[in-house]
Amino acid sequence: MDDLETRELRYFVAVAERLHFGRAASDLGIAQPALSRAIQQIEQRVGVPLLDRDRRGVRLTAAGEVLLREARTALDGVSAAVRRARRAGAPVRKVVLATKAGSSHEFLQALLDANAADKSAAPIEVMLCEIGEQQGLLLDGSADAAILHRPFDDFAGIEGDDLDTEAQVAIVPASHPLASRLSLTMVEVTHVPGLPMARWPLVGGGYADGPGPEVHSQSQLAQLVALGQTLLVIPRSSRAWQWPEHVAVPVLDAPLATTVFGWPTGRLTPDVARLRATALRVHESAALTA
Amino acid sequence: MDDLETRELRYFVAVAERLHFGRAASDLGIAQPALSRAIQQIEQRVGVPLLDRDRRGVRLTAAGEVLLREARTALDGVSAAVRRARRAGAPVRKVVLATKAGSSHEFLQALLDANAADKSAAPIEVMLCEIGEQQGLLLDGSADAAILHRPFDDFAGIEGDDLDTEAQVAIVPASHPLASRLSLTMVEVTHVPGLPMARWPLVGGGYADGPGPEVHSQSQLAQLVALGQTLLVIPRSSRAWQWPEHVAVPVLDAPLATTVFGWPTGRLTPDVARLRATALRVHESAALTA
DNA sequence: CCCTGTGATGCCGCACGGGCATCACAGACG
DNA sequence: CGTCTGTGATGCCCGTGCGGCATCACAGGG
Repeated sequence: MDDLETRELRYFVAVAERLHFGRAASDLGIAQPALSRAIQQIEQRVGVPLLDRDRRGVRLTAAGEVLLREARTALDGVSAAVRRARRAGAPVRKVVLATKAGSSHEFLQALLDANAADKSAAPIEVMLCEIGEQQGLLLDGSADAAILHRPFDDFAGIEGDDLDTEAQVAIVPASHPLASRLSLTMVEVTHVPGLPMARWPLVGGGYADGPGPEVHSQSQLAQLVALGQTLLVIPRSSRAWQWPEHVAVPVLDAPLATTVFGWPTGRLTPDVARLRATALRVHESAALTA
Repeated sequence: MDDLETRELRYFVAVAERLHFGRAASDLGIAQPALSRAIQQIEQRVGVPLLDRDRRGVRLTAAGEVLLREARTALDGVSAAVRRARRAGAPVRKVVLATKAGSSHEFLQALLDANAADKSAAPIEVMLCEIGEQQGLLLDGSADAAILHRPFDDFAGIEGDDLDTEAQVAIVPASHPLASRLSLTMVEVTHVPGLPMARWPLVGGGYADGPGPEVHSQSQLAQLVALGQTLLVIPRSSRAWQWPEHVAVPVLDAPLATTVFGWPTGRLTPDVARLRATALRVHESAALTA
C-alpha cells in the first residue's frame, strides 16, 4: 500500500502538535508554503481530511487524532530500527541495561559482578534512568534490556521474567508522626492530611489528578519527602537512596512489588539472552542465601 | 536523529530479502544502478555496513540482519498508521472484529446479537481469519479487535481480557481406533503411530520440526483429519466446523484453552471499549446460564 | 580467452521539494 | 469602516536529488 514517507509523517506531527503551519514550518526548518503543500499531499494520499482549517485556527479531525498518535509511534519505530542496526554494527560488543537509579541496588550489583565473571558475556553498560524512562529507552532501541518493577513501570511492548517479589515500604519524612509507626496500611498512607502521595508522569506525559506534587525525578522526590511535602510507597529494595530525613515504614497490605528483567518484545538477542540467564541465576542464588 | 525514509527502508528490505540488487531493483520497479546508490546512501546514513558484497554474492552483515528485521516491523508500523487513520476517517462507523472461522461460534453469535441490540454501539464487521492471521491483522491496523485463543495465538503487541476457559478435545478421524475412546490424555494423543499432530505456521512464517503435515487453513486441517492423516487438539467450542468423519474425544490433561477479547496494545478506541464491555457482559450472562 | 552475470560509476534529465512573493480572508482596533 | 495583523493557500521559479541509460570492473565457467 502507498505508505507515507517518514519526512511526511514528521511534517504532519509537527503541524498536528502545534496546530499552526507557520510555527511548525519554522521549527522544521522549511518555509510555510512548502509545509502547506506537503500536508495537502498527505491528506490526498491518506484519502481523508486530517486537519480542519477554518480561519483563525487549525484543529485535528478524528482521523487526524488517530494519525497523530500512530505517526508518533511509527516514527519511533523507524528511529528504533536505525538505532538498533547502528548499535548492532558498532565495533564494541555491549549490552545497555536500563535501571532506575537506586532501585534493586543489591541485585544490580550482584548481576554486574556475575556478568563480569562470565568471560564470554558482553560487557554491560548501565544506563541510569529516571522514573518511567525505561520503557521508552527499550522501545526506541537505546537500551537492550532493563530492570523494571511491577506495578510501577509500563510493560507495553516489553516482555521479561519476574525475578524477585518483595514487600513495599512507605517513605515518610522523619519529622512526621507516621515515622514512629512500626507498620502502616494502604488506607492510612493514602489519606494522610497534609501529606498527599506524589504523582509521577503517566504513559503519555500527563499526570493523574490528585492533590500530590508532580515529580519526574528521584532526586526531586527524595527532596520533597525530606521537606515533609509528600510520602510515597516503594519496594523495600529501592531504599538505597533514602536520606537521613527519611524513614521507611513497612506497608503491610501494599501490593507486592516485582523486579523484572525485561527486553523489547521479540528482541531477545543472544547477548541479552545470556544476560537474562545470568540474571535468573543471580536471582536463584540470592533466593537460596535468603 | 536522521531517520531513513520509508522508501529507503523498502529498498533495503527488498535487497536484503533477495540478496540480489538486480532482481530487487526490477521488483521495486526501478533500475539497478539507482538501487545500488540508494543502498550506499543508506549505509552511509546508518553509519555501518549492512551488506557484504564480495563478487558472486551479497550477504547480510550482523547489522544488516538486525535492520532487516527492524525495518520490516517499522514499515508495518507506518502502514498500520496510515491504515488506521484512513479507517478512522471513513464515513461509516464500524468495528472490524477478527475471528477464527468456526471458533467460539456460540459466543460470537451472542456477541453479535448483543452488539446489534445496543443501538449506540458501532456495527461489527466480522473478518473470518485463518490460523495465526489475527495477530497480523490487529497489528497492521486492518482489524480493531479480535477473538483469540490462548495458548494458540501469539499475543505479542496485543492486550485483552480473558473470557471463557474451557477444556480441549482431540479431533480424530472417525475411522481411527482412538475414536471409540471416551477420553484421552496428552501422552496418548501426541504419540499415535501413523497419526502425527498437524503443525501450523509459527510466528516467523516457518514450521516447527516434526512429522505432522504442514497446514495453514482450517479447511485443510478438517480435510486432513477426515482423510485419517492427522489429529489435533482444540478447544471444545471450536467443534462447530467438524465433519461427519470427525470424532471429538475429551483430552483430560490438555492445558485449558482461554478465549480472549483482544485489541492492539494501546489502541482501545471508544468503539472497541464499548464492544469489550459488551463481550464481558455476554460472557458474564453465559456463565450464569451455565 | 571470451562470455556471462554481477554490482559500481559516469553522466544526464526531469520531477518534485522547497523558497519567495503574493493572495484571500477573518478578526482586532482606532 | 478602513486598515492592520495574522493566518493558511497559490503562483511561480529554481536547484537538488532520484532515477534512467550506458558503461565499467571483476569473477567464474565454458
